[in-house]
Amino acid sequence: MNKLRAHIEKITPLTDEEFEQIKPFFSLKKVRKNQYLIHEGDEVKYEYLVLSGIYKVFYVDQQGKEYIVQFAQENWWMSDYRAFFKQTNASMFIECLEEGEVLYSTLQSREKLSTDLHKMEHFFRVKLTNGYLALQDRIKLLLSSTPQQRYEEFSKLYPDLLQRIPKKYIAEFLGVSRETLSRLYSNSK
Amino acid sequence: MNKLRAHIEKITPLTDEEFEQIKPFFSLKKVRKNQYLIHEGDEVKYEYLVLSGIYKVFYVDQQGKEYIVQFAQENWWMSDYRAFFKQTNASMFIECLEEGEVLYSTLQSREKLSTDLHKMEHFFRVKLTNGYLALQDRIKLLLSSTPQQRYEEFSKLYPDLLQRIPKKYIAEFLGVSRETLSRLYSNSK
DNA sequence: AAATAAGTGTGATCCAAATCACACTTTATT
DNA sequence: AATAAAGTGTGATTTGGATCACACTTATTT
Repeated sequence: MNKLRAHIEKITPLTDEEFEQIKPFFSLKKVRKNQYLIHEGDEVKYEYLVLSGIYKVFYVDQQGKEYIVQFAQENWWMSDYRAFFKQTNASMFIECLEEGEVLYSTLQSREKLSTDLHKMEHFFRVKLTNGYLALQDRIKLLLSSTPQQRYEEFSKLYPDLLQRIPKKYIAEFLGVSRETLSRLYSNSK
Repeated sequence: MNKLRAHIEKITPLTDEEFEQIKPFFSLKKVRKNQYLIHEGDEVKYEYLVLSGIYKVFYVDQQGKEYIVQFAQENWWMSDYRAFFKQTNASMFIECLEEGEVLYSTLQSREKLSTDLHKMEHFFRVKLTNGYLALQDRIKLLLSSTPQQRYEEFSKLYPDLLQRIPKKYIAEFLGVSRETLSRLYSNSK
């Protein structure tokens, strides 16, 4: 739970009492490779804060093609957020790519923490602000960039992921075919 | 300012005293058609809450092509949010398509209101949550849908905009060429 | 260590949408 | 009301990237 405290305190300092109040709202879970945290169609009870490991948040279209909405690593939050916030069934999957640990928490917890502790409402607001900006940047990239530019941007943002996960997943994240992505780095250097 | 109060109270009720405290952080501005609220390169002092009119938030790539990040109508917030939050220069434009009025407010105001009034921090958190979900839906659409599906989705979400703004802007929002979009509705019905 | 599965590179082909071009229409401007 | 500007539909052409196909490589599994 020390990681949780450090994580929150990157945004707002906490007293010991405050942290004692926050702690019980989170539980720890070990996750093995290939394990699903969320499965399409299921109820989405939790959001997750990644302590370690790598995870992909993705969905599958009618033709069975996969699209990756988000990769998550240490200190990232993840869920099928539409389903989580709107309390509907999942339209996405979360699968573990490298085993690790996560903290999980319910929507009721998030709301209770936000109500009881102004600091936590602040924390979530700041997190959402940053999330919003990241998504907007991604939209701009999807609207106006070539596969080449998308790949370069990805390499800049997540140099470590480039090494650690299969390239085909990167293609699914960038909205480019596996083959096109492969030709990018074989041609260009 | 009544509109502001009603807008906030959709999310959290306010006492008269609270609203008196909030009011001074917002100013009114009338905006004429074709007027710019934000211009690329400029400092971004304000975010805007639309009271009336229609606005487009867009950017221009190296080749001079335009891409629309957001349309804004009554009760929508808009800014070049990366520049606004990170206090950097604008990489986008906001232009008025139909004249109207907006309220504007600074980053300092947003932060002060959030600090002083837990309710306002809550308000902004809820707004950001919804914004986040909307952007994520848009990413999914850009990743996996055909021009046809994008157009249908747009028609469902903004049936009124379809009538009121030039179709070429819709194309710029959907990430599809003007011509392709035009062929969609001339062929399909 | 052998067998199976998952991931990757690369050529050949195809196709949806971009681009180019231009006439027509609607909307601003003077 | 006349002129200019902006927006739109539609054909012809081009093209970037998807798809298909398959060999090779690297991981898992037993």
